[in-house]
Amino acid sequence: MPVARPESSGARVIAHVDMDCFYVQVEQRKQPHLRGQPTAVVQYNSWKGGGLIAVGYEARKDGVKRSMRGDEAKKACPQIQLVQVPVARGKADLSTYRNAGSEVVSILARKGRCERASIDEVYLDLTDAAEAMLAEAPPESSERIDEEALKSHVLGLNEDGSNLKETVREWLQRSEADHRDKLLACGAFIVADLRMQVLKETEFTCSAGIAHNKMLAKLASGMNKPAQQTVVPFASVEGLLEHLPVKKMKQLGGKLGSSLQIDLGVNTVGELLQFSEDKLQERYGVNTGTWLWNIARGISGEEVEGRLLPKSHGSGKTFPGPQALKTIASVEHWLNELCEELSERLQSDLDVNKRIAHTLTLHATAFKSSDSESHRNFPSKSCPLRYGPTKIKEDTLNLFQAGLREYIGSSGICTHGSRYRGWGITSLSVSASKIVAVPSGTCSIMRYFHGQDQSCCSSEQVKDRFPEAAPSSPSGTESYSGSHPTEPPIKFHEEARIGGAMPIVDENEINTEVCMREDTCAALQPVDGQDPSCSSQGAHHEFIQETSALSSSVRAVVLPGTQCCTELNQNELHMESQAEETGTKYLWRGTRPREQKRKLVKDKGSSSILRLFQNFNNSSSQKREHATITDETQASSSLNFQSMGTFSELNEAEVPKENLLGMPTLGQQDELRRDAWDYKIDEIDPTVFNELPPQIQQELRAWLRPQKRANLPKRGSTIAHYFLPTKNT
DNA sequence: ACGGATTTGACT
DNA sequence: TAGTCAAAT
Repeated sequence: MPVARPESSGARVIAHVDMDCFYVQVEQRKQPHLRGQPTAVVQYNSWKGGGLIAVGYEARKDGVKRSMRGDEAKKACPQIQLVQVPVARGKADLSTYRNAGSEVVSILARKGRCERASIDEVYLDLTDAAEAMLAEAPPESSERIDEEALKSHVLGLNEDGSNLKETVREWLQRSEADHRDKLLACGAFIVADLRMQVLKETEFTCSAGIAHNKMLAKLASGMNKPAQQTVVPFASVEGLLEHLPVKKMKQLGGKLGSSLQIDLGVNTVGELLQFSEDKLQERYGVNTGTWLWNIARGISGEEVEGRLLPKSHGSGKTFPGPQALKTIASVEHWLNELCEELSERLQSDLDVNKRIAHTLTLHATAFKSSDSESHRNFPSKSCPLRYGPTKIKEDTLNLFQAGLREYIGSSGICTHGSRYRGWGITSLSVSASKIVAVPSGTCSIMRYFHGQDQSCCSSEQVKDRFPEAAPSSPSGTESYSGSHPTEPPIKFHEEARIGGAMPIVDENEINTEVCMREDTCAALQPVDGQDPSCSSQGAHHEFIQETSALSSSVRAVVLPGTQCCTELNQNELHMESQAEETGTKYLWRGTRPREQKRKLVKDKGSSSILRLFQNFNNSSSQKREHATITDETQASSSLNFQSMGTFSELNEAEVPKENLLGMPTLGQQDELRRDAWDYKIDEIDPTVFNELPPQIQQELRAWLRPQKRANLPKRGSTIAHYFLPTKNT
């Protein structure tokens, strides 16, 4: 259900950029001989020619549509070139398109806040850039306006096919032009420029809409395709919406839109105007009601989120009709395939973006032939996510079996001997969510331990030290006591294994600050016993509880004087640069970086960080301690694209191509590594503490001391200093 | 017996 | 919170 957002005060400049038949373009770039030819992208060629998922414009002329079968498309357009989606592990592999999408995003993010809305769409908030442009080079004054920029369609101005350039020029140069219009015009220039850069650097064309809010921008981007852009001046909003079918509006393409038509007899957005807010709320609830009332008037306060990376990763496949899976073995097989893909992508995300996912979820759809009663769905199940393909597979299978039992319930059906007993699985998907940036410090601590001097750690290193590392709760959002008493502290057990090569610690290099965070924890395998999740058949509930309970550990962070991985989010970076460049304080609109706070609490004994700090040389001892740490940092997470630039360069220079493509080489590495790391975190000897630089020792003592540090350390604390990087550090 | 495969966001 | 549902591409 859509939800109403308050409209922000000033006029914004929002753009929606939409790639034209994106998958087709990606394939045409790969195979240039397809350019200009009627082309469509199809998956699963086997049945009826496969299903089309993207259709090029040449083919659309012949009436070829998405969701046609390959055979139908051939009928409609005999010369059509059907390109198959890459297949990996027996399923469609969309990674080439994802990567291509990232290329585009990294370009579009150059001006203003950028939100990746889907694999081939972004929203941009260009308010600041447009205002800046207006301040120094008003559109009507600039003599040599980029020719391309003049080709915008402007609703209410040149819809009738009159020549674009001249009408736009006139529009811009009208002295009485509304300030808002001029802002939009600037936005249109910027977008035209960005689109040109995209074309130049990626060979992809895109279309765009420029308006005062997301909803209108989105609407506009689809009005003139391909490779064109459309501006929605404030004055033409009413006319635009008046005759627009409700179903065309985002969020109204489904049941809600149907309800408007059927229940209210409303077919155009204009017709919605006659209903009072109360009426709409009464019918659809307060939130949706207000939202409807607003969009009827072209009002939509949704912010453009500064987010360039996806919030979750998933891998799934359907098994329609006869292909339904009917044995545990076949389900396991496919789950394994899905998990491998997911694991690879998670690993890539860690390598490239330094992010860790915290939750693993399994979705399935199923049918049971018997027991017609209660057409219940197969329940989704989730658990803490543990990294590594093997772990993910194990956990996923357990989730599935838990779900299956629940699904089958007390009905006569059972899974006897994993044989078919009247159920079938028609779709499976595994996904990873609650993804947060890993603290930049983790790479420093690696460097500390290894005496290496590379500028950033790779996930290999992270994984080496925290082979089973997986957080039990999203970092950066934890709160504890003090001002936010709602969330319980996180407990840290220390089954996490670490180990490996001996650290070559160069004391001279330790001009670092040290601190601890919760955040990435380890879900672990009990050292002595077997992994609780291994018991394939049985005790699933116990397993899940067990996993949750154990899935924590501690992470130590050594912060170098010079940060290697910048961890500012986009907003902050923009604020900084804006302030520098223009000297203005508050050009920024929308979400402000929140004040960061942190908390640390200790349970008993000294923290495992101490032990972590040394180990490496010997193994032994069976100590165990528990520390509890929480922190609440918003901004310290999210490594965004500003720094992506850095990464790209770095990648191209020194990282194997696979990484650039977001596909790290896995495989045997993984298994080898597994054997290599045999030490346990419990075996770390605290004496190393004394070898730490005094400053670090002091900080550590302070931080490890239980008590309520009810208030964040403000100043004088090097740790606090670090964790408040946004301002004045 | 399906348009797949993904992703996001709201509600409970 | 976990799980469900709607919607979009």
